Amino acid sequence: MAGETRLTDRLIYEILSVVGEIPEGRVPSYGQIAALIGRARNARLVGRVLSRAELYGDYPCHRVVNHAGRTAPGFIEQRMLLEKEGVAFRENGCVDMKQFQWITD
DNA sequence: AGACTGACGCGCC
DNA sequence: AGGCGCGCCAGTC
Repeated sequence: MAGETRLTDRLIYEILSVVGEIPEGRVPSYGQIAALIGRARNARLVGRVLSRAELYGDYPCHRVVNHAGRTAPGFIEQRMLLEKEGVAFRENGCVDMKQFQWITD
């Protein structure tokens, strides 16, 4: 790709690279991924990219939740996929971030 | 150009 | 603990 003039092309590459590194049974938040690519304030952009991630290839985007552990709206199989990896959900329908957050630091 | 939108986050209450 | 408001920022109208 010679002339990616759009900032988002690079964002997409960096975000998906990080997503591809998420270990099984771990759940980073959008904000953590944003921080890992040096854009701590762009959590919303991470969500935007992931909402269309299936267009770019096969990535474990089901492992990404928000800071509260809530799964993505409109992504029904996300919970099932996570539970299949051993991620447990709380009564309120959120992932127990204390226990499964990828980067606890 | 200006306003609205959204798979978000954090401080407050 | 859960809900509300405001700040972010690229994309869309």
